Amino acid sequence: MSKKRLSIVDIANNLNISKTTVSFILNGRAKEKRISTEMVDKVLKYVKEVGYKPNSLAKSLRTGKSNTIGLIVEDISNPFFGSIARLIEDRAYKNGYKIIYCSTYNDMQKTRDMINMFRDRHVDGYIIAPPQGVEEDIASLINESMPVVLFDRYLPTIDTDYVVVNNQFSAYNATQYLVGQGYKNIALITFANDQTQMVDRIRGYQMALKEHGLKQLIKELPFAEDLTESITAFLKSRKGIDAVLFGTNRDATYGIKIMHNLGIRIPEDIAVISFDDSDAFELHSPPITTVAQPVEDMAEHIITILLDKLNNNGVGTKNQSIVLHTDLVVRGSSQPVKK
Amino acid sequence: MSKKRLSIVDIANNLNISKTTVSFILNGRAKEKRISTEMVDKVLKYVKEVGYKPNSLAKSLRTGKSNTIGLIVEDISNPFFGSIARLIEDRAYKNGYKIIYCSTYNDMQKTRDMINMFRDRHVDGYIIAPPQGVEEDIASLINESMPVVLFDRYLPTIDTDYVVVNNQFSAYNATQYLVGQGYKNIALITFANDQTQMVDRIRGYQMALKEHGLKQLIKELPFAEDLTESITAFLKSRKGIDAVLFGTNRDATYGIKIMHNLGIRIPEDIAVISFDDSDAFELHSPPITTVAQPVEDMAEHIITILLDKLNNNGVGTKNQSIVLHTDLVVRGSSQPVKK
DNA sequence: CTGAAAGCGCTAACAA
DNA sequence: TTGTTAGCGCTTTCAG
Repeated sequence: MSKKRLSIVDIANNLNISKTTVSFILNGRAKEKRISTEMVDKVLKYVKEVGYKPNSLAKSLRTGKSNTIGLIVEDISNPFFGSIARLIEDRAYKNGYKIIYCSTYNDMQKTRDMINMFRDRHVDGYIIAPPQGVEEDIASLINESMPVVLFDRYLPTIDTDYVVVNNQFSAYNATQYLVGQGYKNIALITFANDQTQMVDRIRGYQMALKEHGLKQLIKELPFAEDLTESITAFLKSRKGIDAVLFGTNRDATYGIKIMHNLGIRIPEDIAVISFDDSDAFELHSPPITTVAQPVEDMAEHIITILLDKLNNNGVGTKNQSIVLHTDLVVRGSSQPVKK
Repeated sequence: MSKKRLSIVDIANNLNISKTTVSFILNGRAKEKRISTEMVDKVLKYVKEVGYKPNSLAKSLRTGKSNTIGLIVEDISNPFFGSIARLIEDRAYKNGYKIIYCSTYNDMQKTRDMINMFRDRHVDGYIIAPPQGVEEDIASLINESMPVVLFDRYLPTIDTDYVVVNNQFSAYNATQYLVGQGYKNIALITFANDQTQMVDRIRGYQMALKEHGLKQLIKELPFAEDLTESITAFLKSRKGIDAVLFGTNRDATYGIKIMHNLGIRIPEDIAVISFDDSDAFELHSPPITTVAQPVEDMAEHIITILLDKLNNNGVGTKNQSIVLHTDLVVRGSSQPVKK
């Protein structure tokens, strides 16, 4: 049972032909090389029979292609990234690509290490939700004409493909909506970093408030494992708040838990809107209004662009910036203020 | 900038030494081979300077090791699997292993394809939450003395390591708890398959009811993308139910949504307990009582066992079956019946 | 202490 | 139409 794996040489020997012939047949170049149909059939039959599998490592070494895509997300256990990963994986496999993945937790050093590891492993292309500080590494990837697609956020100083959503408008729109519902003291609670999606969300929030002459109230969360303390402190100290927009699902999940603990009622005491939709928000009582990102579309665009580059060898294809639109999913957590 | 990558030969040539020496030094076998310290320093310095990275493909081809672990879960976008994946990934990377992963959606054929792909890619070990019907493939992996660790469920006919929880007792205990709270008409709604974890959960539920002479009411959900219809039909048709135990977080998520739609109040009309804890359940009003699996411990055990086998080359290590215990996290969804 | 050389399994130019 | 052969970059035995 535990036979040694056969190589192309073994099968050539057993059939008394050359390994070149086998190689050509296996790679579907029989026609091109005008190999006789009988030969082809014989080889194919034998290969099936003995269950021969080519050694993809050797193939990769020779061809320089690994048929692997490196997927770098922020946190695979976050449903937003999990869903995207799942969809990308599916499409990739259907096109003969495997996925190697990792989570960065927005850690620049870890991300750089991972990029290097992936480079080491000769991945054919990269899909990255980049933290700040990896511009150089990504630039050098691109320099080596590696296909790189960024998503969720992009790097302003790097010219490459990316797929994001219209974060600024989305935040603007969500805030406008809260104002329209009668809220006057709208806070933004969000993880603070310089990533484009965050900057844009903050800007959108600010624009909406400015438009109505309302006061801004931004709580920038620290880079921390646990956000309980900082959010609790904020919510306790600011008694006037009547609505909160959360910058990410993670922030909101913490925030809502804390509101429960503090006995803050949603939306009677504080209305809530979060970025990123999820079951948790839909199930909540009252259900949470969210800015839903079009996860399927994002994944679809990301993988399509990447496969395109992979197939065209990156030649002649212009970089694309895809900006998708979100949906404001209105639910009970943002009901009109009752007088 | 876009220099060709240097190989070990290049660096040997540039230093006027043999590539063997370089290889030995790079692999930390300088001492063993009694290579002069100056030589070592010189090489190391040069390597650092030019940023040489060994070609891991070539290395793998030669050594037969790929330093890659294949991770096969049911659905990476499910928080339960996502969390485990995240933890495993972390430990794996710290030990020099990369992860290749895929989701099976319990599809036997897809799983078999994936196992073959992984085998192709020469992964060094497998971590699998196996669906039914892949026994043969896994057996043949083990036959080739590949380290394989199963988790979440195991295959009764296969002798290999696995990490699971005490599903039967957990379901028994949760059901007992509901009985103790005064519920008399307790249904079990669960995805129906023959996987061990499901069989055990059903059995536990049955034992508890039998013990109290209560009637069993099991709704086996079909293998379907959307569970709305079947759960809705069940909940509508069985007016007597006063409590439900859900077999998985997915089932419960659907179930709770549907209860909302049907105007069923939790726990006044129907009490709820679900397997697998998550933010969604904690945030829900009332928060959902859950059977929480020790995700960290599971991941820890899984990766520890695998790394162990990997290091010992699988020799001399007995297979281990680790059965971890769950926590019944009591929350508002299972409050005592009010008379 | 260091080097020459074989070979992992495959592809593809070149020959026949 | 098929076969010969030279590597891809690395490890490792065996000889110096």
